[in-house]
Amino acid sequence: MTEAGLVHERLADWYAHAARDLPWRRAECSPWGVMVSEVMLQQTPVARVLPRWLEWMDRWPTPAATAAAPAAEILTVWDRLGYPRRALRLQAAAAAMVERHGGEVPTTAEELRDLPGVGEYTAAAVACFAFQRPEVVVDTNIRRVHARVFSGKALPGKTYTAAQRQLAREVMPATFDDDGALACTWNIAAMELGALICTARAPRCASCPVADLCAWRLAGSPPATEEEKTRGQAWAGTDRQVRGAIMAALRQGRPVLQWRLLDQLPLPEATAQQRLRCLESLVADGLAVRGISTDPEEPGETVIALPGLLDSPQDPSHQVLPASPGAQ
DNA sequence: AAATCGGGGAG
DNA sequence: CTCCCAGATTT
Repeated sequence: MTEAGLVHERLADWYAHAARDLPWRRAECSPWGVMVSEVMLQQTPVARVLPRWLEWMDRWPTPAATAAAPAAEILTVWDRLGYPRRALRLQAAAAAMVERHGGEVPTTAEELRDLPGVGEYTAAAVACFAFQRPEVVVDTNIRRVHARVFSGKALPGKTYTAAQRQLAREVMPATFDDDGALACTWNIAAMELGALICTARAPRCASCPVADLCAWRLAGSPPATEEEKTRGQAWAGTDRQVRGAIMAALRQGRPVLQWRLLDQLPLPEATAQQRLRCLESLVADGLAVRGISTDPEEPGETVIALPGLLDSPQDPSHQVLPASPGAQ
């Protein structure tokens, strides 16, 4: 296997001049800013996160501010980043920080891991990038870089295996407990290499600082096996597409009559059964709320809205429907 | 280990 | 058109 020491030096030098200037990487960025960026970046490219992160941090620059925001606004600012449950979990994580951590982002991976929406990757990333702790950070980019540089494979495969986790530990630079700088540089540099050079589709090996050390190149750049390829998730016709269309309609901001909402989805192929099933799942997830219209024009009609929009002083025309699972 | 959960830009 | 992106949670 390729020795890690020289790779550390090469990547650190490369990162020093090639790194993108992202706002959540700046020294003045708060731990909360790092936390917000990591959650937004889960399965979502940097280019699409940037504008949403800037608006979020402008409106809710602290966990306390985020925890106090109406859920409807949280989901509206999240916009079309995808997987909107992430937005609610980020708010729930903010609330947990207010309750259990004095309104501060916890500093250890163990504490971070206990927050809603924070898994192995995000806990390690926040601990490392916000608090300079020498955690082993492994995302999809780093898995791919490790697979190529150290294991000589084209792609790492779909699942994060125990062997890959062990490899990630082994190739970490030696660090002292009181100084995670080396580890942080290694993590962020490997991630950046995967994002800019060692890409999944068409790697730019001509510009790679470790091309001459890469086990995959030295093996002749063999193509990915069928096992290694990640088959893309289907999209057209899925519940995810229908749920997305419902959320897009609700993001317009006003409560909508349920029959009209489901009837006017721009998805001709979706059956009435699927539309209703998806709406139920969104309500179950807390992403939508059902209520009863008190509007004289259509009294008693079922209405749907983003959470927190019903029964407000600004809009007395609708009431929240008391929990009744069978309601339609 | 496998399914589910968004959305859009790049190839 | 297909692929893939700083994953987490549930089954």
